[in-house]
Amino acid sequence: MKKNKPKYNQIIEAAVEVIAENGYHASQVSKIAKKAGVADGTIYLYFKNKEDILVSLFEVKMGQFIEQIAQSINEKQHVSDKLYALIEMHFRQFAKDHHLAVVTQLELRQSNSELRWKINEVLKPYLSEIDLVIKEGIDDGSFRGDLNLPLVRQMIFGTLDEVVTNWVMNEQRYNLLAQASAVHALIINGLSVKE
Amino acid sequence: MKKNKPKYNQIIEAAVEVIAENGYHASQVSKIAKKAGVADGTIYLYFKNKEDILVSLFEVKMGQFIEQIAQSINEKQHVSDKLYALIEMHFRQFAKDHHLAVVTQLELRQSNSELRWKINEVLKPYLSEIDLVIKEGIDDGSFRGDLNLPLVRQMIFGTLDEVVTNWVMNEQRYNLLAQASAVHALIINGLSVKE
Amino acid sequence: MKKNKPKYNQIIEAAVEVIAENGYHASQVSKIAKKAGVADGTIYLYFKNKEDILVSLFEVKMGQFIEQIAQSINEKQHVSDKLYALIEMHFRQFAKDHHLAVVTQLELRQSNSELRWKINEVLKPYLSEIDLVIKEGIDDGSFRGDLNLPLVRQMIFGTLDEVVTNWVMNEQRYNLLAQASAVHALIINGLSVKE
Amino acid sequence: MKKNKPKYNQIIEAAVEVIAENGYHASQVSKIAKKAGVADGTIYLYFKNKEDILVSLFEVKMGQFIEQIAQSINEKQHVSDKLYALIEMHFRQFAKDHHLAVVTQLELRQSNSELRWKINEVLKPYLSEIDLVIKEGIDDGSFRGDLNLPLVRQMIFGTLDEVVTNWVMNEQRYNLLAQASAVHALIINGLSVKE
DNA sequence: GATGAATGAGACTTCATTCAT
DNA sequence: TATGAATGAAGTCTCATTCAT
Repeated sequence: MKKNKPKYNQIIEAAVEVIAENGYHASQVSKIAKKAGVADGTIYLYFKNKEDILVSLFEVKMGQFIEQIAQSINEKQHVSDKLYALIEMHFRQFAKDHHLAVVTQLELRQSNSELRWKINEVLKPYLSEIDLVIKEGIDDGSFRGDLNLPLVRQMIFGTLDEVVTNWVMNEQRYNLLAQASAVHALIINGLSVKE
Repeated sequence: MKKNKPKYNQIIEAAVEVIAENGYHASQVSKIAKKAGVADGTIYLYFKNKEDILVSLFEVKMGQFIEQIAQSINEKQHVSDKLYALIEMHFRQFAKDHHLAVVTQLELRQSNSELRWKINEVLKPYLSEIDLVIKEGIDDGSFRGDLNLPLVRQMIFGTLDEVVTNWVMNEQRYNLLAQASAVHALIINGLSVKE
Repeated sequence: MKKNKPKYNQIIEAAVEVIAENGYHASQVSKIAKKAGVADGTIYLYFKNKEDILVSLFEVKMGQFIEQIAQSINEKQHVSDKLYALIEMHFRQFAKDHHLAVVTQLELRQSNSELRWKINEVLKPYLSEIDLVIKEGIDDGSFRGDLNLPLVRQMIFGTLDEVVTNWVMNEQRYNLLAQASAVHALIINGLSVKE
Repeated sequence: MKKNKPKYNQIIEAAVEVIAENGYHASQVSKIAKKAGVADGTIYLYFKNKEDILVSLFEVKMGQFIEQIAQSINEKQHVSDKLYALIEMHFRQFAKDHHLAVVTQLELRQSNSELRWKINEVLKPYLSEIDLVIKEGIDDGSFRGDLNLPLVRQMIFGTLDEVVTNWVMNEQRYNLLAQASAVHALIINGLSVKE
């Protein structure tokens, strides 16, 4: 399997660095090859084309990302803790890997619609994780029974995504992780005053 | 003032249509000129360069967009109604103008970082509108006093943006406007069960 | 006759200034029109096209230039003095009008071959003046009888032209006029030691 | 080193031909590529941009040109013979390569000021060769001691340049080489009658 | 005569991908 | 496997000229 070959990962890592440093449009295949220490042509022994590098990059990185989150969720008993774990790990991973944060929040969004469709596919398992938490909360009575599942998922993902993007666009000048509990409270309680 | 000249608006409208139909990267200046019914060179009498068309497009359309929302908010007395008006008008306007929805939610995000910075500038008045509503809610006791203003703004905007993007990516197959009240409830109450 | 109309000369003078200040390739018709204080279209009431402005500019300016030299020559009796007058007036006029020097020595040479042919036509009366002096010198025994007329003319014109071009390219940092007598000596006597 | 690669020279030669045949402004990169038998993009593996082709062309060709002249001068003992060799080789080389003559005397002068500055740099070694001959003549008493070196250089170069340009503009209808001895005599003796 | 908004042809350069070695 | 020289399609913008007013 190609993915075990060292050059495959070399190229993926090189792509993340090159895109984070140069931006999406200035990241030519030749630049990625150079950073990876291989010839331009070698790229095409491991990837179908440039888009395939990007999709693979997203697959690999997001696979790990989601894996971490799923694991973190599974360690918790209560739904509220699970939701917190999800938020915390989402932030924690981007806080730890600034390159990845820049690439996923800013640069990869400059890709064309076709690539963004594939990226959405990669995100599906993450969205399913979110769904599981919501469903569990509804089932055990922690969350209201009348919640519209896709909508809640969109609220949660949209919020996390926007918070991370803001952090990235502000050049990561503040502590992203410190926001986790406030975001958690907001999602659980909304804006209104509780009795 | 240039903006009163008919060709200026002709070109803006043509750009929205061309980008919505062909996608960002396949929208050559010559295509926009043709759709607008002017010569290629005429574009450059009204816009500095291609990017300037896109920024201007966003400025004009978002200016109207925000204006509509602000007006709608001002007609309401209570904060909860204002927030609802904001959500409803956000959805209503994209539901009414599918071309614009595609352009703002998908195509314009493919632009380079410089353009995205300018787009962010255009969005600022909208974010200020959101802030005003939140502040009012806090002041009159409708919302909790310990809310983190930027975070709440990010939650609201992130949620609306994600909901609209999902609707666009699903080819607008369902009624976006119908989601307004559920989204409103979610933002006000969060996920938890109220006493 | 067009040439008596004030705008004709306004445009010529504007062209000299614009070309001297901006260089040949950055001298758009619109820039010349603006400097002349007329509308772009007005240019075409007085000149057939852009090339016609340049040729006319050269005709007018060189006509005056040659006229001055011819007059100066005619005031002299002896051939050697006539040659000196020619050299001196050639230098004097460029020294007096730096704009014109830049335009004729540098900028107008960037024109295409067709225009340069026409410019050569304009120069012919000047070359004839040179010829007259040489012929007179041969006839009265001041100059050798075996001189090849076109060659001598080319030497004289080539030398003057190169001296002026060097002065212009050195940003006119030295006194061009002061070179006249040395140039005159060089042309009359050559390099060799006289007995 | 790039200059040893065959395509480098192929492109240079093609450029000389294309410019000589079509004129400077009608010499598109695509035309040069076609004549050189390479793809358009290949040009940019060997040259930074179009101007770089022209500068390199001039460097290579003038390098050889000057080399030939320097060699020819060195074979002579007496200063007068050296000056003759310089003139003779100057003419001989252009007479042998009509394309090059057209390109250097007419077409390359249409380039913008920046390029012409670079061209002047390339010419400097040639001007130095001329200087050496003049100095030697002054030192050994063949030439007058009061000669102004830069002025003499300008006279010699200006004369040769003008003679060649005239020959080119007359479509090379006469024997350029045959002029060498008359030009030599003119430079050495000037116009005056020697005792 | 005078205006100036509109026209539209034309070319340099980049970069993803290939293929002979 | 690995290389990297070569390919060639494709698009933005300028500016001389026109013509309706």
